[in-house]
Amino acid sequence: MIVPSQCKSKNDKTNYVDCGDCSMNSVCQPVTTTNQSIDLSDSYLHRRIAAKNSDVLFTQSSPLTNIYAVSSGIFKLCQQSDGDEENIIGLRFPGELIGEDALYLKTYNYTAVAIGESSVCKVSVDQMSACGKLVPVIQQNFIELLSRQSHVRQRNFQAYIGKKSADSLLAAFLLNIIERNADYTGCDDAILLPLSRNDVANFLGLRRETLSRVFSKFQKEQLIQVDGKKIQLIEVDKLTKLADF
Amino acid sequence: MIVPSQCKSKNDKTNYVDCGDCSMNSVCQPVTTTNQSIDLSDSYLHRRIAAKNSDVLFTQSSPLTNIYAVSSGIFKLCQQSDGDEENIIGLRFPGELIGEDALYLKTYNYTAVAIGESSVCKVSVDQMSACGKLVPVIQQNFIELLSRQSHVRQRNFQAYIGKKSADSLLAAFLLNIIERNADYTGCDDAILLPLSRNDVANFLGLRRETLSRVFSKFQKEQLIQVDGKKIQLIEVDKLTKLADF
DNA sequence: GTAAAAAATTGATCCATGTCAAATTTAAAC
DNA sequence: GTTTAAATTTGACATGGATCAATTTTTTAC
Repeated sequence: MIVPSQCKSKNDKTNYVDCGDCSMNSVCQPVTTTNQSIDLSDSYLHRRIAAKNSDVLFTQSSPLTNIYAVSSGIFKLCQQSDGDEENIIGLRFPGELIGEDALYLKTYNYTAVAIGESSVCKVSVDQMSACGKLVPVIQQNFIELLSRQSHVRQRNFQAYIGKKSADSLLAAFLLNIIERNADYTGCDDAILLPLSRNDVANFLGLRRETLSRVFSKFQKEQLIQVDGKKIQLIEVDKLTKLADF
Repeated sequence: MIVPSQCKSKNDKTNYVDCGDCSMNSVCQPVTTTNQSIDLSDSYLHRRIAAKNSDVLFTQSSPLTNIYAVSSGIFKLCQQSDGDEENIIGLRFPGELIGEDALYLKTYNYTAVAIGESSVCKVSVDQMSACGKLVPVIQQNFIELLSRQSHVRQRNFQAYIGKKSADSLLAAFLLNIIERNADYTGCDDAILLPLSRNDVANFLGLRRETLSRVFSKFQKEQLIQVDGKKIQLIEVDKLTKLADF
């Protein structure tokens, strides 16, 4: 386990998600009690902690301590299956939460790994809970956070359930990640994806050869344009139809 | 839209999920203010409302008013795709929530339909919110509810993402629904599934013919035993291996 | 920059699932 | 109970993705 070190200051938003678009936003605002001007959020919140490629936020089965919001980069969520192979069971983009699904059982049920240079904001669950008992608005904010996340999860589930063909899976994947990334990048038709084809195929349940063929086909048909790690959507309408199957 | 009528009394638990196992439990407990013995939960909670086959709780795109917990039976969550066909994008079993993912956008994004004789408990979002402002413990309870639901959603997502073979999809489906139903029925290796093969196939993204073949194969290999609507698991270990692919 | 390793692509073949059609079983209407 | 309709199962064939192998491209190490 690598403990990421504190990075740039709270006010430096270069290359980071705009805090207004972050899932953590509701619990990230300054909270002051009626009489005092101390910002309570500082006591449970660590902002913008750097993580480099392959850094691990937490491992599967370890006890819940913090929940995270991605502020830049991408994280993959992995599970070890009985064999030796790793299964990627989720991706998280800037503004999205990691680990909040462990609140119920108090145990993380996947390993969270940084892909490329990334960073997170970290909330100590115990400390926020303690503050929440003193200041009800913190609880209200937390409800907003969980409500939003419920919506995000529903959308992700819908994006993939019932889809089997390689074409519709890749189309759904590209539309999904580019939409999720749009707030961060300001760009709604392209993404710089520092994720190997292997990982994408793993996530979608396809073979890398099959995924490669679909990528090639989509390019040949001028639906997308691939340049190294950059993927640009050309025919969004056609991709949307493919994704809907 | 059919408005379900009130059914059996609050204390009649025959054929209903044990309230202790319900996702709604945390917001369903009697809540009293310090000085008064009025149960606030009665003001935002309607318990055990009957719904018959095909009854609709709410429709896609309508504004959020209530969230529900299934107390008996099964509900399917459907979306209309651009064509005329309906897509089943989720199922809800006793003890599970319906509609809470609409809290963020205040709009339901699927239609919830009862399968067979079912019933729900209903929470008025506005009224609970109003009570929560008066009594902080209601907010705390609501956080517990959302936390648990986040965990349930994560598990559901994991159950299907990255799976493509018909065998592993059906195995994952059977294990998933029987586990989710176990608290209700007390039985962890069988289920009475009043859901057509068509609906199951739709949900899993398989053709009904393919699903039928896999059902036949599982029976021939003595992995399961099917008797009308009743499905019994025989070889749970083998099914688990299949589900993990 | 070059060599070695890793990742990605392409081709050929096989198998699982989709598709279309028909038969059988189950449920509904009377 | 009988008739009719609906749901489910089974068969034959076509197709899409998996598998195995080889090649090309990209990345890493020095």
